[in-house]
Amino acid sequence: MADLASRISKPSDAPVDDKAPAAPDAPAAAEGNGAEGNGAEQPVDDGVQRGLIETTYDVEVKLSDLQADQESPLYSGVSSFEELGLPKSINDGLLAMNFKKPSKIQERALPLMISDPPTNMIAQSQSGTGKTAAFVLTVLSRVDLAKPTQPQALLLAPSRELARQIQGVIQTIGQFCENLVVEAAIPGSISRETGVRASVVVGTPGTVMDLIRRRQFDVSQLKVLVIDEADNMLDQQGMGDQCLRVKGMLPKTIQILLFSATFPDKVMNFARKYAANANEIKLRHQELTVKGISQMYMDCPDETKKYDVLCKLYGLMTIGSSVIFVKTRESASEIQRRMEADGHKVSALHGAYEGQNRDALLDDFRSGRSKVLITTNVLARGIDVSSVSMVINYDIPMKGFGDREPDMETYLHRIGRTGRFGRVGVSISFVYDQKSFNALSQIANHYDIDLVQLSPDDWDMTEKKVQEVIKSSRARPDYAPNALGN
DNA sequence: AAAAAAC
Repeated sequence: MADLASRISKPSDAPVDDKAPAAPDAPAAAEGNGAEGNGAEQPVDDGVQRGLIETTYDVEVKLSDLQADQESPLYSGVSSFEELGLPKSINDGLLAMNFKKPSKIQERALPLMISDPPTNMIAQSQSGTGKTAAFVLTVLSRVDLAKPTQPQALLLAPSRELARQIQGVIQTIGQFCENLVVEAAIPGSISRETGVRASVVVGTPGTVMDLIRRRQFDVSQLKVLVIDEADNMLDQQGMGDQCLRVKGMLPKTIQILLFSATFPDKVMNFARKYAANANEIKLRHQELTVKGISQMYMDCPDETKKYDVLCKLYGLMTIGSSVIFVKTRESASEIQRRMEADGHKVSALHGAYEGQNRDALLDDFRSGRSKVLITTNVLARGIDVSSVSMVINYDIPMKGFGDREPDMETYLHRIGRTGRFGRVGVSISFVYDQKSFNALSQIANHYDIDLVQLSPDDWDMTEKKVQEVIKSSRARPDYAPNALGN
């Protein structure tokens, strides 16, 4: 088979703003809780494009007409949490978690989000760069703790697991906020007798809709709506409808915050209608890949060999923790069964399992009791487990309708389960035929990635290449905590 | 032809 690496490494045809100064090639140091970017943001005197207040090498900030005051300190961002003037209880929470300095997305987005009048936000930032803490701080700043059981903030996520994780982050950062009550609106979590009795509600769309319809969720006092993984939530048939319907039932003046690492143009148009007059923070798509993730691919001779290769990789997968992504629930369970029969300890998580079972499986993975997790796209987005040092795309992610098109966004979200907050990690994508090969080539071209080739016949080289990365990760004690404090 | 998300 031809060499994918040479096929995909093409000169960049990216129209980079040539007025922008080149980014200093600083190493991605973990600093505070924000290792995002490389400190390369340098303002450019543009002013030509309407509404484009600032262009930098890798990020565009576009202010809403509602806050389009260039003199405003909102526009340039803050360099410390103190400047935000948040209540002491919230600052104490940040302190306890060892969050010293805001990450790039937090610096820029927070002042815009917490100021009055409340203004909508569409924010894009790479995976593992502090988006969750950014919207959680906004939510906490808006909640009146004197009304602990009156719902005031609603957060929506595309999976049960992500909703629970966000709930955990809110409770961690808000640990010193007296009377803060946070509930998860996911199947099986809200009492049928009492309904929602919390100031902050984080849930999945179906359950939230259901609760509102049953009048078990009083939305009349909601001040802020956050949609995480917003491109996915708004794009999908089903969830997009539900998000629209939910919005229709909320107070018209509610502040809407949309967050994701990816915002394809097609969805961006819809997002701008959903969150009207929003401030926008957007990255160029070439800037979306995280520098700390070494992206590799394994050139397998055929489909059945993929399993053998996976088993051979087991030793490398358990140096840290690993996530293996497959296409279907069935193959996730099937590969788990075979690997266990072959003497490997692995677990599998997907949507066919009961909610409580899913909770326990992810808790085990977070705590390190299980180190290798086989899963579907249910965990492709948002899940933050800092020990994950390897992600395997056993199946290359494809868009629906006949697998004709690679799923660029899902690829980026999947590999983003490692390399969090400036840590390093490895991703290995399996290709085995012309179709998977072409799909990965297209992904690599789209993001201008140089993929490192691994051969199933040269294990010494594979081990060397993978360990090189993972060992450098272990040699760095300066890692920032993630938003869950680990 | 998949996954996810409601009862």
